[in-house]
Amino acid sequence: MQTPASDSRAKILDIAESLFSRRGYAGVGMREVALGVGLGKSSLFHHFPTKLELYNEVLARALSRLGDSLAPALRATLDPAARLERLIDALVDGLAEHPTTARLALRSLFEEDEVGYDPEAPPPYEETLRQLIGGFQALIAQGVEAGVFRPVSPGHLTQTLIGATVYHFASSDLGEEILGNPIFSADQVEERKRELKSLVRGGIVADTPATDSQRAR
Amino acid sequence: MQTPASDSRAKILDIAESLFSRRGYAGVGMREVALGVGLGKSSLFHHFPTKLELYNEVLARALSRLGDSLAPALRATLDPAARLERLIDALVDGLAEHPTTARLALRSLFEEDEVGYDPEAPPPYEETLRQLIGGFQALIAQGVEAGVFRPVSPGHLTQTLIGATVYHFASSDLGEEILGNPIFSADQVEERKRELKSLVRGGIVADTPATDSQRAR
DNA sequence: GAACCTACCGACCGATCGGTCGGGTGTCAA
DNA sequence: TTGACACCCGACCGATCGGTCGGTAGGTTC
Repeated sequence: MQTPASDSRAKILDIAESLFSRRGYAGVGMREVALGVGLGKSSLFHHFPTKLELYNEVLARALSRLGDSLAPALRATLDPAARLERLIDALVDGLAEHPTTARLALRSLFEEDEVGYDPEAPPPYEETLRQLIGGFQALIAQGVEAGVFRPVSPGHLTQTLIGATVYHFASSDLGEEILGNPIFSADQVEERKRELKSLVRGGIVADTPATDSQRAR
Repeated sequence: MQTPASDSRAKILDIAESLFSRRGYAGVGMREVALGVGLGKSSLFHHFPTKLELYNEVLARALSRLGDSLAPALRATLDPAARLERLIDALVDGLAEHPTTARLALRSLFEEDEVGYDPEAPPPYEETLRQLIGGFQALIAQGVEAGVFRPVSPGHLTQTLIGATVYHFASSDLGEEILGNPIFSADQVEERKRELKSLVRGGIVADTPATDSQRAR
């Protein structure tokens, strides 16, 4: 309950996060996690009843962390165009903060059945995920309805933005090789924001008057 | 050597492809593959020496299949803008053809170390992958240099396009829920092409005179 | 009919999987 | 002093992992 107690627990979550993000649920063993933490394997089961619950908690923590960095942008009272740009900034920043986040998010988005979930018992982090996506989609739909966006499909554009951000920060050495620079370096992160926003600005926003909300946060 | 021989081999590849695409390398056992094929487990090792070689062959086949559908678009003698649109059409079609392709490609792009590859022995499909990506990047760089594209970063735009296509067709039920329609249905595939090309057309191409290469192929 | 080949199989191997169990140690409250 | 509890451990469990082995059935070739 006290500090040293939750110390081990947090460390387990940290190690497990880094391992799961790289090799997925099935690719990581509890022995490996324990070794990384510096505990005996059986001690892990003192903090987490099963491997699956450990995995769920890792994902839930990562996704809610990501959600926290998006919340201000989603709540901001700006016109849809400015809010979308700010959302992109926040998403890129959120994904760039921990190299594990994008990979975990990507896994949660396309792996649903790597882990054998009971069809009637959706994973506990799914609600968080659904809210994040819903926020994107609502914002886009709003912008389209207001006429400030071209009449795009909110669903498709949401998919595009997720793919363009989450995939980018999840891609491995090979993706890094494409850019020629380390993906997570500060200037490449900034460049990523610029590229995405310029793509959106030229392709989505209806009128050209530069909505100058460049610096968000 | 004769027809009935390669019959089993192809069936193994098919079953393994569908399983690996859903649950990844570590999440699939040879027993499960054998059961799906309708053979004994030990018979698999008659056709493929190890699990890893089976996996590599599955990936190589899927990626070269994808490469084949992109090749005409990459070789076409058109201006960069028209060629890029045609490439998007081909990529979307190629990914939509088999539901397994996008997931396998995505895994190959961000999982590199799910399988424990010898650092000095890159997986045999990597070359194929590198060529596909290189084709994209070269085309974009060419367009930028010719001034027909805005001065985007070829690396970043490549990442964006891969994310926007591969991720989209790899996303599971949850991604499907976003659109409200089945991702692989013919009209949703067409819509995907339209959305992506309109995004590119508005955001990448420098001048607005409609480069009307709508129908490629 | 002997020799050889491909395709397939069940039985088995050592290793590792997730998870359990009994017990040890330290801390804190009664 | 005596629980009670959190934390941790090594030893162990049945199940499953990738992979091997010896052998069988059928088809060709000489």
